[in-house]
Amino acid sequence: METKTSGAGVPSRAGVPADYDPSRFPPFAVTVDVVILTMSEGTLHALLVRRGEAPFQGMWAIPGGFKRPAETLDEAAKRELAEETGVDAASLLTQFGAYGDPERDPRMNVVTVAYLAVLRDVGAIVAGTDAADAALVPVSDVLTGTIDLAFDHLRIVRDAIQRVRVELEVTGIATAFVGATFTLAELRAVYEAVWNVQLDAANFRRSVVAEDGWVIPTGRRARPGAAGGRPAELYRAGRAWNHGGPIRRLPRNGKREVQA
Amino acid sequence: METKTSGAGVPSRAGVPADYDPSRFPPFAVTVDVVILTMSEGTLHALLVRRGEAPFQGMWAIPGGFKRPAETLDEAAKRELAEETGVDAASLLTQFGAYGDPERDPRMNVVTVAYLAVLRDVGAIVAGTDAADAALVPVSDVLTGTIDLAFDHLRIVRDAIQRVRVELEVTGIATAFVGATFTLAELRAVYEAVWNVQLDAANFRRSVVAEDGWVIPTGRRARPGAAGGRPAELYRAGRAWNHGGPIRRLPRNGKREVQA
DNA sequence: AAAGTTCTGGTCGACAAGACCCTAACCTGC
DNA sequence: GCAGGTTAGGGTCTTGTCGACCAGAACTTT
Repeated sequence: METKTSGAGVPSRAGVPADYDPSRFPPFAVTVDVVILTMSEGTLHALLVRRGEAPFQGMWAIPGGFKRPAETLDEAAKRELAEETGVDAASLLTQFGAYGDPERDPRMNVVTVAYLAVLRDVGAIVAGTDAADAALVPVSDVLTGTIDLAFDHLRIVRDAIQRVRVELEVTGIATAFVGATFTLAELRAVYEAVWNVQLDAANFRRSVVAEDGWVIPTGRRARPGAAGGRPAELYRAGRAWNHGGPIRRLPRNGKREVQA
Repeated sequence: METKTSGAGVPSRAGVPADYDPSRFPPFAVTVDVVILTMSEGTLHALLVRRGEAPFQGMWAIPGGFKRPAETLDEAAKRELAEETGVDAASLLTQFGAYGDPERDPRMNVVTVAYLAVLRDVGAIVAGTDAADAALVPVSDVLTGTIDLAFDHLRIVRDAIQRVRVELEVTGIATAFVGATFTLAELRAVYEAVWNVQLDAANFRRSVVAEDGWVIPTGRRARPGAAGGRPAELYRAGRAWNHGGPIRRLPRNGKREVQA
């Protein structure tokens, strides 16, 4: 709520402090940070930028910037993503947290809203920009502390990983990691890398193709890798990738639902 | 991130706008709103307050207020909850979203961070305060539009409901709805009301008591209701209520996990 | 041609979840 | 005190899902 119920300066209830006067609100800076995740070399990577100014000069950080007064938070995140990568992919942007500890920025009071973006390999994009101040780093290096980040960005990245693991289960975000067409092995690698699990290839195939609207065979086949092997079928994402995955809370038939 | 990599006023990359100067950031008001949910008369209710001032004077709204510069967002939410209900229950406070559309408050640019709080029946607390400006209303009345809310609070409540449904599955938030001791029928009613489903009493019992650390029998029995019936055992919440419920993503044995 | 690698389909068993039954323990009303 | 109603608690059976494992297909390199 924006103002409490009583007049300004008057305690609204017994024992509680007086309201703030809405015309004299405490000002904050509001920023939007975007954790950009992608698969690279079979593991999960994040796009980080190197800070050119104090504080935390020279350290790695999540890309982000100030929210502008005329835009929504989602628009600000979309703009920041486009500025960093050139990718216009609003559908893959998910807000997952707000951070406002008083001492998180030593200069001033900053509240930041964090977004998660999942892209297919952005290696070429990153290489195209100034390679000195943007790089893909394995998230494991961030989580273990091998690379340490500016501000409270470690906490934000941790929360982002947590979120993408949940998203992977309840939405079809997995296809965002792979290209327009993909093999089931590629898709399975996404689940295995994000969840850090080992999945049986045959069972995975069955689960995915059984759920209809998820993957659509293209009829074409992928070229086998250097090691040879039978060529895999190429699939593309279906239309049901945002309606919940093969692993769901409710039973398949939905018989437990009573109304709406 | 708080500042981009390049110097102020200098485009950081080809084709992207110049950075904002961090010393001339656009100021925002930051508020914290708390959606307080509770079970009342077998259905899900929310605590709303009636606005005493313009804009939206006289309409229902979520309780909330300005974040203070020296407190964290979590502390601000905890303070707002205490001011409204007198309850000190930080463990049940969950942040679930930030809202910053430019036109969401007609007076000024306000970014609000929304929290979800789950309490056992607060009817007595609400009655103790000025009943004219705070009330428990069924969430169904809010969602159907029977009661309409100030600002974008309808959207916030909708998101809160969405969130509590997920929380109910992955955490032990269900016990927050009931008292310190409870019958399994009471607990089951929480799931049924929040998820809007019908659960078999026998199967529910088995699932809950099989998972250890969830409910602990007290040995005592509840008094049957007015209609009679066999008296139910009283349970209290175990210690595992925040480690994931009987319904989980990973199989019980956790055999699929490979490392950590 | 042989061996290796990967994909794809099949089968089997373990286990969880739901449907449905019956009994136990209390109430109210007569 | 007894009959009938109501709710709790326990048992069983069926069904479906998921993982483990095996075998064949299709391609590679040597």
